[in-house]
Amino acid sequence: MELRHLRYFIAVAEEGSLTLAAEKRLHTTQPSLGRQIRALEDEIGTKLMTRSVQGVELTAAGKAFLDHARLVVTQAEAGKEVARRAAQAAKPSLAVGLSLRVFATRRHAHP
Amino acid sequence: MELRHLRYFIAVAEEGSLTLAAEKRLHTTQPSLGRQIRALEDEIGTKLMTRSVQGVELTAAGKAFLDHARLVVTQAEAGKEVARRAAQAAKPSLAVGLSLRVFATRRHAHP
DNA sequence: GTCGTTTACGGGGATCGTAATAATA
DNA sequence: TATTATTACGATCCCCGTAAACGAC
Repeated sequence: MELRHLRYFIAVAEEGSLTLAAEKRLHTTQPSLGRQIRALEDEIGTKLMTRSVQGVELTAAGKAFLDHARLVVTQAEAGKEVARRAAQAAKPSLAVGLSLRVFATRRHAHP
Repeated sequence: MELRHLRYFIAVAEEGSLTLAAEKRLHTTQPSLGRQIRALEDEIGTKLMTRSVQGVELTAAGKAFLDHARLVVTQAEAGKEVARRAAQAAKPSLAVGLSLRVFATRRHAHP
């Protein structure tokens, strides 16, 4: 299981359709997305959604998993942001001074 | 960024060495692990650890990121477990009956 | 010279996209 | 018949493992 699987699953759950999620949200194709969802279900060991002509609908397991999936993806992004802030906090004065110099020169160099 | 990167990063942080983490924990090789860590650092945009002959040591950003990484991996596993339980809960009578039988017999079998 | 990380390179596996198939309303 | 998901099939891309190189003690 990778974060990609969770992102895909969230998109499908919110769109209610593999086709829509693939084309509108994920910029990929139905078969690819269907395979990823199937792989996720295989690893977990249970169906997360029921397929039909109208699209897909989450099972009880799928609904339970969706909450965790959202949390995981959100916290992964938060972790990146925290690391970036921590890195900036380590060298505060230099970074600020440099930014000011760059902005000042670009105004002249870009007519 | 994928869960694999986080699992690798956690292992390296806890072992304090790419070599040890690769061989003992992840059953892979140094170069592969080094590439993954580098890719993670590139995406975040900052160094997470300093390399030296003694091994590796986390930077401030790395320490901050480690907490989130552990949380993310843990909750991803928790999500799987929750989904499995939800799937079992959908067919309750059989599972409950089985659990009671098991507990009842263990009291006699374990003096 | 030894230990640990990085770079180079070739091979293998997983994923992707297109096209065809199945199923249902 | 129209819409949706699945299966089949090549091709491509990413990742891995081996081998060589670099750096620091």
